[in-house]
Amino acid sequence: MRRPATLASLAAELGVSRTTVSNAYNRPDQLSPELRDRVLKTAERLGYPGPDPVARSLRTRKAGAAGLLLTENLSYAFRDPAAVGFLEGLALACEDAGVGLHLVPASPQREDVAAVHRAGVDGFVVYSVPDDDPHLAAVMSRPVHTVVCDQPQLEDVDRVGIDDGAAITKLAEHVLRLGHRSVGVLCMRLGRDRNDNFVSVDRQRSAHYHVQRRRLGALASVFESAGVDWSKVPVVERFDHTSEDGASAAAQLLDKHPDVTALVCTSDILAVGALTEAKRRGLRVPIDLTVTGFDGIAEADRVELTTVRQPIQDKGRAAGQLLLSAAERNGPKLITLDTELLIGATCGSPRNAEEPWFGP
Amino acid sequence: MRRPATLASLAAELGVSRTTVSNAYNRPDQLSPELRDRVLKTAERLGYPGPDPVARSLRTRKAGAAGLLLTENLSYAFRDPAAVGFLEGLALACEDAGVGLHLVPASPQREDVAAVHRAGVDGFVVYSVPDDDPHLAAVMSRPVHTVVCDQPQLEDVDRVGIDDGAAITKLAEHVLRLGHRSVGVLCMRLGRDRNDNFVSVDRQRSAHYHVQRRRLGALASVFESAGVDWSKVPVVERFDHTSEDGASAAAQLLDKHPDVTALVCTSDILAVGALTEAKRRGLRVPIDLTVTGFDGIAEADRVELTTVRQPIQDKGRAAGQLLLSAAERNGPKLITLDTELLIGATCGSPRNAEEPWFGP
DNA sequence: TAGAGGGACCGTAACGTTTCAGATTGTTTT
DNA sequence: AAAACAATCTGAAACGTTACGGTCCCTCTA
Repeated sequence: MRRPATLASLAAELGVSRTTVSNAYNRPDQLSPELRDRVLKTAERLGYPGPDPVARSLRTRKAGAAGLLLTENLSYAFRDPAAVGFLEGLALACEDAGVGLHLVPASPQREDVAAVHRAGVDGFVVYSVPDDDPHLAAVMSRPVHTVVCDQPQLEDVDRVGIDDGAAITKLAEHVLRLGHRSVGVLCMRLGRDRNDNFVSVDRQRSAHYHVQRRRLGALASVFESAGVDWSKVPVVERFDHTSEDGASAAAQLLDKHPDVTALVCTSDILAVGALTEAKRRGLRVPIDLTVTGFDGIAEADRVELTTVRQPIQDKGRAAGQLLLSAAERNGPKLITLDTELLIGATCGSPRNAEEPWFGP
Repeated sequence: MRRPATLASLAAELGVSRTTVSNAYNRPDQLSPELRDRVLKTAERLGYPGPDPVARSLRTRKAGAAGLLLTENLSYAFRDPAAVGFLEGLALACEDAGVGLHLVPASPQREDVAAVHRAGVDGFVVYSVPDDDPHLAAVMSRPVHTVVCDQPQLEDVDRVGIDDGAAITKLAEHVLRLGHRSVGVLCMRLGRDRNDNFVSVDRQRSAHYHVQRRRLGALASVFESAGVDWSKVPVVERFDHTSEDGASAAAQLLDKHPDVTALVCTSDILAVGALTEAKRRGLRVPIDLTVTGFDGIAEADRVELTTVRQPIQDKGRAAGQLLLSAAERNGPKLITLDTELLIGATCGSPRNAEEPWFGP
């Protein structure tokens, strides 16, 4: 018995068919308790660890796992509270269904798409990757069910998301109503190339991150409607997503445009950094500077940030449920979750308030 | 072509052998560029998505994934900062190696061990599960490499951990040196059964969570050495691990033993909760009450908790590297990481300080 | 006692791939 | 001109399992 025992060798040893051994493990009702017991006993004696999961997967065409594509250093996913929330929700759904969660190693730097092809999963959840990412293309080429999240509608693919445009519009209207006309924007990365700098309107329009493109687009149109020339609005981008980056982005923006009275950030993390930078400069929030975020993470609550709360955990769970539901597939399913404007303590009227947008 | 294309059908269509098609994907140097191109073109035409990962795994006996067993609601793993840190480190190691991270759905309630058997992975990392957990047994029965973390030494199994005893001893000596003799302890769950209550010395000794057993044991011996009767020291256990539970545990303990001057907690989360409860009661920390934690999470830093910092992220990474290193297997490998006593602002001398343990 | 019914088990055919030891060329070396 | 070589491609044998459609035999019913 040099080579590890297999179902076949076990069957041979017992003098029964492979089917019977298989049934001993998978369909106990298909054989007599005595025989089953004998099978299990012999298995233990021979050191047979039970049916090989990979061989079983090949035969049953079920891997018992959901794949998650992040296209970001995996470790980053655990550092960003929003990503953690999403993961939590997704894990919840997987757990309920009794399937594993397979995190695909897809660093943005490494163009190596092989990991996507190597993943033995029953489907993929794709969370916030740029629309031109080769990993995304690789996932789409796999013949398995896929759910995208915070992603533009792809042909015939399930999707979970929020109405980013509507959400940030409400926020912007709040800022406008307070009288701000001289605003700046901090946003997350817009493409796979690093651009820790001001962003042209062109780059905004052609951003490869759907969520960011959507939010910037909505901001542009609502501010334009209020008479603000969007092409004059400074927008600063950061590739990495930490509060330090938020702080440095705020610094970069305020250095060049000390006149802005409000900083609209496309994420809470960036906004928290902006708050830090404001304090460093001796700017009082919200008296001297208004700051807003997006997401509704715990930290935002702690600093009383005015922001948009999105049900990030529900998003993960919805994505998981969508993926795992054996629902009949007639057309792609779309789920749009609700958001909520959270008024904190970081917004106020600008010091030399202009005419309010709406009447008194 | 009703059924999805396979490597074989593609080979048939092309009039070449399966080997050649396989080589086109896996060993481009083994066939002429022209033929390879023809293969890939035809694959696209027939909608062949490339070699099936499961079939490949079966043949190569490599799944390209590391399993993680947590035996806790997966979602919990994303809520506890320590667990998140561990995951982050583990994910880092997996990413470096280009392998996936397969989170095994193993709720403590569900006794369903099948998920462990179903997981197509090359090895397991087991993080802080009770030593009598059936999931752990299931993992051990699988013929794959396993690394345990925060776990007692298992026969012939790699292990990553810290010296919990030494670490908490340093902490306890600090508390003793300040003069405390009347202490209470808050600890995490000691077994798979829920016991949100005081803990007998017996239950402490037979705790199934290695880390907790170790820490309590070390506390017992260091306090005994200092002349404290450990059997009189109140220890309160909490099954769930949130700061709310820490608060309620502190309340339960202080209600019954209002005389304690120091609360030693076996985790930062519990300690943070204890701080909240102390404040609620109008107890000034550290004047009226000394509180200590364990772990060194970010929140601990924020509240200036005196605690033991353990390199939680390194732990995850070390576990991953150990699992994935193809090192020759001569005897189990053991890695013990360093810890550091972090003096915060939550420790002081008791109001009616007794004779200090050490000289002046 | 014939026939129906059902429990227990079996044989064969996949599942889709990689691997290994050749076979077949055309090209160079001696 | 024979021998050696490299480049390219092939055939058959695994890898370990489960699905499917049986067979066999015993018991129950009428």
